[in-house]
Amino acid sequence: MSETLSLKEFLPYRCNNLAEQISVSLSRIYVDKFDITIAGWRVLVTLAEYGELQAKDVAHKTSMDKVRVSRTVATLLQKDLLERRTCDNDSRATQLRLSEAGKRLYQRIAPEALAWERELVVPLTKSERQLFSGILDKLEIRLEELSQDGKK
Amino acid sequence: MSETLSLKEFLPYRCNNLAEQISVSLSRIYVDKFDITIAGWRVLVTLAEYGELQAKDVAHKTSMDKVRVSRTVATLLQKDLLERRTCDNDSRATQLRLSEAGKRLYQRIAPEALAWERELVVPLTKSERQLFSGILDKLEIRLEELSQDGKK
DNA sequence: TGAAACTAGTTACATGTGCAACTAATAAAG
DNA sequence: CTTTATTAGTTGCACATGTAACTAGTTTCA
Repeated sequence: MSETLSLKEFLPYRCNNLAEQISVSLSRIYVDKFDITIAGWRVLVTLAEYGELQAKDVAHKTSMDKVRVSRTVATLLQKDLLERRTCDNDSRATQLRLSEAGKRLYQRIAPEALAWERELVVPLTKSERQLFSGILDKLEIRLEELSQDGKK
Repeated sequence: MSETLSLKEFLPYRCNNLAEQISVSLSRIYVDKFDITIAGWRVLVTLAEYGELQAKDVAHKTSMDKVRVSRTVATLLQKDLLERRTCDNDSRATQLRLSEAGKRLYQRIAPEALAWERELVVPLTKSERQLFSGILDKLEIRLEELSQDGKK
């Protein structure tokens, strides 16, 4: 007789579903109202926060790989939400920043995104919210450790 | 001056990353060692748990849509991990269950998956684990509510 | 009964994304 | 210097997945 496993209690499954549900729900704002993908949103937020960054730094800060960043940036450039110039001291690299239109769009989405987040955590007490955040921290760190091991 | 939003503290982003990291890490077991996709794993677990189910019930229990289930089942059938027969009383529907090979595979993966899960939560105290689970419950319910509102 | 509405499951099309290969530029090593 | 290794960013290919359309079978109800 071996260990039994119930899918609906299996943590990886639950986390996946949670993230999925959140994405679906939030994408009503990004996608339906503002025609921006999640990847695009991440780039927008990151550039709003840091001003000017190279694509590789955007990749790092958004947890996306450089291919995804490259494509997302291409789309955002086409919509004139971003500006790009080649780096002064390294002509391979580019500096990215929000255009005025990009800033305006960000200013419109950000409050709604934050409001949505607040709505999400309504059923959690203050201490539950803190604990949740702390648990996420710990799990992130733990996953980092496990992936190190995995590489052997 | 408007609200500022920091991506790395934004809950949707954090949950997405967590789920992503977990998937990547766990897929070393499913995919690399046993050549099974996450979708395939979900179907396997579900049939191991419930014995025999219709495809639509598998879809429901795995939180996958019927298309994804259909394709996953097709793959698993090709590998002789599943058996399928048309339903007695409804010839549109099919009954699915694990083949002997499917059961054996499940018996090999399940302990590793559970072991991995235990490894993941090592840094959490017992009460943190319970709290985490409870928070996931609440957020799931909340998302359900929000999606109802969304439909208006 | 018999037409209309519904349901189970599959297939077609479009899209997003990861991997590997590529181009162009810079850094390192000899 | 000049050859080699590394890095920034893009592109080609393969594949997974969601939406919508489809097939076939079942239920409703008139």
